[in-house]
Amino acid sequence: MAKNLQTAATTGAVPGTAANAAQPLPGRRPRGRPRKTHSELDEGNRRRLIIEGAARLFRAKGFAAASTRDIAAAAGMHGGSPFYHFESKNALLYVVMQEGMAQAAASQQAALDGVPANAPARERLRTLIRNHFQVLLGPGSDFIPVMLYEWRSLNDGQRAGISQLTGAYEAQWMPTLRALHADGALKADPRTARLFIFGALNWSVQWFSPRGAQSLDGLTAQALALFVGQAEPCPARAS
Amino acid sequence: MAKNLQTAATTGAVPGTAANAAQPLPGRRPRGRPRKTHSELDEGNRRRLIIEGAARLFRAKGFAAASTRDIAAAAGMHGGSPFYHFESKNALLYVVMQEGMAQAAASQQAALDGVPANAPARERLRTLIRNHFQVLLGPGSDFIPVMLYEWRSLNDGQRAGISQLTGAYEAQWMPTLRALHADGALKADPRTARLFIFGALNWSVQWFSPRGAQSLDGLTAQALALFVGQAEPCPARAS
DNA sequence: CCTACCGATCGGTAGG
DNA sequence: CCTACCGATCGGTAGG
Repeated sequence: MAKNLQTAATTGAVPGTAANAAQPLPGRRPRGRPRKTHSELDEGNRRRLIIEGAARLFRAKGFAAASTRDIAAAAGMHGGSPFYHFESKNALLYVVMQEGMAQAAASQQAALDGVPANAPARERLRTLIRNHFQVLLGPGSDFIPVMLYEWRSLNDGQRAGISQLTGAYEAQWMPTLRALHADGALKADPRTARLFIFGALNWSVQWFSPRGAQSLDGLTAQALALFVGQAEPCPARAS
Repeated sequence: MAKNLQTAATTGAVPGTAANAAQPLPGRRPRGRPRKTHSELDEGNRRRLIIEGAARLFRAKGFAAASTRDIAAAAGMHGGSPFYHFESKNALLYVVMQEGMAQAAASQQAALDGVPANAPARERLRTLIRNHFQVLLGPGSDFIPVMLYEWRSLNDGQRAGISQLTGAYEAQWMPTLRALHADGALKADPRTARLFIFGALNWSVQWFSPRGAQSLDGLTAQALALFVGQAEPCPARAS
């Protein structure tokens, strides 16, 4: 009975079928490209509300402890209604992670595109770290924490799907880390360094408070200093 | 009905009451300090099995998704029997975390005691990191991962109790980090550095494989290089 | 520590 | 998307 399935291709679902049936006005003849009906917009909003409520509750209580009834209530719906939009609680978790990663990757790409091609590797790393903090700690960012801490609740196929997204996201860091290693600014092997750096940044969701003293820029500067030290690793003595 | 309560003080329980009642032999008069009866030893072993099974299952499935029946089965018991040893599933989680932290703190203290007082701060940091990896990734180490990833399942009082243990554990790192910062080897502010470093190390439970290429010593060397670089941060030029 | 059980809650579905 | 419901499972308990 679920309308919006996780992967329409695997189910043969015809998109829009249910929505077309909800076109009620008899005296109006649609001309040109059909506009979205009121009910279609509503349904899109409802789906959004479910996803956002799920992200928030999955993060706050964990996947297993957050009930689909909680999520329904957060979206202003009654008990079983989320299953009209998602075939299972697990599929909803997958969508939350997928959307989180898609947004993180898009944000990262946009940030990197803003860095001049001839900028030093350190500047690229600063950009990557700053964007990572933004995605992790910025407003309305429950999606990535859910992805980080509910991995075990995915099944094998879902893990493979998310792995592709995280793999691409992580790969964007490697040229920069290798360049910094070649410079001598990054002292650890780049592959291991990436794992440690991601851990250091990801852990911040456990302790960072937006009302605390630290800004995301300040945090970025501290992380940069910790991992690659000063801009000049060993400045020439001014003697 | 629970025999071993989380905090006897808050319940007025008289320790040992149930155990004394289990002294069955009428023809024997106890002399001097009473020896542990067979059933007491058994009960201790059973309790151990519950705790270890709980740690493993809490880690593998998460606190909410691991059922007390799973845990009972892992300890070779039937359905409701864990509640003879623990007053609630939550109290069991607390004991797991408590034991994990107590062992981590003891291990850390022993490791630090083995470092000469005049050893360089870098050596103390190496010792702390190496021990942290051991506690986190060594054999039979499910307790600390549970503590790291099930914090939200504790109630306020339990959090306060565990916080005291983690606070003491973390405090042991600060003199060393401050010394390295004063030396110029650690470039970030020590308080923030500690948070980043713990994150980097703690995250390793997500990706480390004991059958992988990395040894705990190798991991320690990489982490040390990443955070405080070479032993000599800026070696004098050999010109 | 087992047996048998309780009330509550859960994910999910049928039928409208 | 709601209503009413199902079977399963859960934490926990009584009574022995």
